[in-house]
Amino acid sequence: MENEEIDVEQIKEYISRFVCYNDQELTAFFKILRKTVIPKGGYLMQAGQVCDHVAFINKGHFRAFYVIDNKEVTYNFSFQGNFFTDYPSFLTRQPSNETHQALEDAEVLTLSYNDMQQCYVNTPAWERFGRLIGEFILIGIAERNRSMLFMSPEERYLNLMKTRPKVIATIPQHHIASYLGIQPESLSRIRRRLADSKKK
Amino acid sequence: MENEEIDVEQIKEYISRFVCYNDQELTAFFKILRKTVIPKGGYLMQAGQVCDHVAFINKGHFRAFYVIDNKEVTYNFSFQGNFFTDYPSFLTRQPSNETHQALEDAEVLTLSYNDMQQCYVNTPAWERFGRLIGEFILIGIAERNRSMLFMSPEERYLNLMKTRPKVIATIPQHHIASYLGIQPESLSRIRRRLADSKKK
DNA sequence: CGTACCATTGATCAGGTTCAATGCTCGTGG
DNA sequence: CCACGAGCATTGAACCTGATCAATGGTACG
Repeated sequence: MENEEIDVEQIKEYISRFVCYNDQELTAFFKILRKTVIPKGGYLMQAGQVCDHVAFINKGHFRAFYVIDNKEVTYNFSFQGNFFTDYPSFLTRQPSNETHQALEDAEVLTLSYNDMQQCYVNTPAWERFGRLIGEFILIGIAERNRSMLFMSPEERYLNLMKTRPKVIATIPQHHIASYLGIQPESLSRIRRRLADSKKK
Repeated sequence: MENEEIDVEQIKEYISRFVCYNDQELTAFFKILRKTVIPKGGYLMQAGQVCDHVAFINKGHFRAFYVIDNKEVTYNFSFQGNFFTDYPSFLTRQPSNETHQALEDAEVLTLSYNDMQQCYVNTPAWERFGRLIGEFILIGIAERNRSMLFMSPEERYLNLMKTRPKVIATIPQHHIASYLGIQPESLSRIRRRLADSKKK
C-alpha cells in the first residue's frame, strides 16, 4: 500500500488540536489522503479550476495569487503544518481565480471534496472538525479584512512583522508587497523609513 | 408563554435554505430564541463585550462599526431576514471591537452561545447548520476581502451598487463611504465623476 | 424660523504609483 | 575562474488620487 509511505504525524497533531477521535476514525481518514509532491515553482492548483481539494502541507510553503490585468497579486501564504485551499471555491464548487504555487519543493496530503463530504455524513467527529476548521479559517480571513480596512500600508507591514514573522523571514519582498496591497517600490521605501527612524 | 409572540416565519425560511429539520427539532430550537426590540440608534452590542449571541433580524437594519482614533469606521451592514453577529468574537469568546447599531427601529431574535453549543451537541442537524452557516459567512467575508485588495474605491462603489443595491438605497452616504474605506468627501466626488461621465 | 446634520465643493497636502535607472547577488556557461 | 545575464531590491523624479481642512448648501425637525 502506498499509504504506508505517507507521513501522517503532522496532520494528526493538527487535527487533535480541534477534535477528539478514535483509532478507527483516524485510520479511515488517513486512507483517503493522497500524497502529492510539487517542485519549487510548481502549481498545486491553477486559476479557472474548481478547487476540489483541501491540502495539508507536510513540507514546503505556498503562495496564492490572482492574475489581474496581467499582473500577479499575491493573496496569501501558507506554511508547513497547515491546511491550504481556496475554501470559497471548494465550498461553492465555483471555479477559483487563485493559483497556488509552491515556493520551495513541497509535499502535501490532499483530501478531495467528495471524500470530505462522505466524512461529514459518516462521522459526526468530522462534521464537527469541518465546522471548527471553517470557523478557524473565517477568523483568519476576518482579521486580514480588518487590517486592510483600518491600517495604512506601513501599519500593515509592522503588523505582519509582529504576527507572521515567518513571512518576513522567508518570502521574497515583491510578494510581500503584493500581499500588503502595494508596489515593491513602496515597500522598499517603507522599510527605509522604518530603518531610518529606528537608527535615529 | 412569551414565545407565542415571536414571529418565527422568517428565520424558519432562512434555516430551511441550509438544512432539513423535523418539527421536534424546530420547536426545541424556537424555544431558546429570545426576542429583543431595539429603537433606532440603539445598540445590539457594544465594543468591549464578548459577542455572546447570534441575532436574526426580523425587522430593521443594522451597521457594525469600529472606533479608531475617536472615529467610527463602518465595517458592515445587515438587513431584515439575515443573521447578524461578530462571528470571530462569538467563536473565540474574545471581546469584540465592534458596536452593532440599529439604523431603524428593529426587532431581532437572539441565540446565546451556550444554547448554540447545546444545539451542536444534541442535534446533528444543528451541527451541520453551524458548519454551513459558518461557510456561508466565510464566503461573504472572503469576497469583501478581495474587493478591498483588488479594487479601487470607485470600483468598490460600482461593485456595491451592483451586488448590494439595498445598501445604496437605504444607508446614509457617510456610512457607505466609511464602509468603502474612504472619506465622505471622496465618495461625493466619485459619485460626481460617475454622474458626469454618464451624462456625457 | 433656526438649529443640526449631512452632502457638496474648493484648496492644499501627503503618500503611493509609475517609469526609469542603478546596484546587488546568485547561478550558469565559456 | 571569471564573465555574463537574470531577477530582485533600491533610488530618484513626476504624477495622481484620496485625505484633510474649511466653507457653503440643503433639508428635515423641533
